Amino acid sequence: MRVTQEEMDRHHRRIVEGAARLLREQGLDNTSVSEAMEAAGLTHGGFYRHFETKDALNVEALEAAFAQQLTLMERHLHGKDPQTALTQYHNYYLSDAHLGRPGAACPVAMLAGDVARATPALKEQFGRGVRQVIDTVAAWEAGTKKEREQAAMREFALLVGAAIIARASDPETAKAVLAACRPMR
Amino acid sequence: MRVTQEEMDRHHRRIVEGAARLLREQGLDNTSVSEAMEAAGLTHGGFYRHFETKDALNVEALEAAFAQQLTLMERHLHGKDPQTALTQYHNYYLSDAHLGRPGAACPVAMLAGDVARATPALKEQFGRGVRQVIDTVAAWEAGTKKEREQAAMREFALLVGAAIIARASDPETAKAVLAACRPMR
DNA sequence: TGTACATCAGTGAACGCGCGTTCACTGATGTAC
DNA sequence: TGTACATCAGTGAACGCGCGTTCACTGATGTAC
Repeated sequence: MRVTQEEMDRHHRRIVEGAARLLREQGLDNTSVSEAMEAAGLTHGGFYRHFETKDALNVEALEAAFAQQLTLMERHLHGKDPQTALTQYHNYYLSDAHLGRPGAACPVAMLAGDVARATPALKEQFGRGVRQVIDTVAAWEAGTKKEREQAAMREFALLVGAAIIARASDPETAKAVLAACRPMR
Repeated sequence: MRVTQEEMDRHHRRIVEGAARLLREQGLDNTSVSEAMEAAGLTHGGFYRHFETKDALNVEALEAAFAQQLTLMERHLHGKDPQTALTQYHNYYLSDAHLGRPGAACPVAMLAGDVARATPALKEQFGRGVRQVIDTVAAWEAGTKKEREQAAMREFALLVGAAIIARASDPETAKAVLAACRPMR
């Protein structure tokens, strides 16, 4: 039966937040509309009162995942000198505390492979998220604006590459790659 | 009707080589048994005379993709001084000539995201492939064996991260990330 | 070397299953008076 | 503020579809004599 506008908004947010977790845990193709609705305590039939297509949910969920990640990053980096902040973030990114909880982890490491074969709309949302992450990291780098941005992209690409290779490999190889990519000294 | 052992072996190789291309182009979940058989000029029904499960094909196809990539790498690096060889490989990896032809590209960049959620058997094959690639790159790095290996892992992780982020982003963001990750000077 | 027969690679129909999406229905919400 | 009614969020059955896998069948291959 019909619910209040307020409750509908709450449902919408719960679907999106649940999907933001499920997508990172299971990937785009292995997360069904039914699962996303169940995670919000609803049934699949009502899905299309909230989203035009499954892809529209994917876009909103990806946006939510990036927002979550940016909040987390700012909490991690807050109030530290640049060198320490970057080193700690680098170590955190490659840690089991981060990579062992895919549902709350960086959407770039968890979903880049899936998004590469997804719709333009989703790629645009992904690009927006990446640029926000880069900007946040760049704020802690040294040099001109362009130098900081490029340094951030290089550092972030290293982290993402190491994380994705590790997640796709057997445990032994994963461990070696993560160790090699941690900051020196 | 039954075919000669020789022809069956030829069919097997054609299925695996076709799958090695299709998997990189379309991903693990978006490539069906029927498609793989069609690409080899056969029909889906005979699949289980060649492979116990779809996953068994994935493992063989991934192995083939890595073998292909290693051959390509050695051709690229052959007969150059270490510094030039690495710089050229680095540039090639992030070029459109490489990333614009997914079916023949590096399986790490094309499939890592998918393999992260696949079976242990596939992850082991992936890990084996990664170690082979790392060993090949390491041969051109400087320092002790361990230093060379770690440098290779860091460089390769950067390449893979940049390639995957670019492929998942809108064209503008992709271009910026690839440019930032190319070797300096 | 020739013959009889068992083997089995490949075919195409069929299986159960889960997917994204649609739909008739329910009944509380929101609105017009 | 109270009443009558239109709206529409949510439900659960149903849709067509493609998937991985199975199976009865065909007929050339490989083997035993």
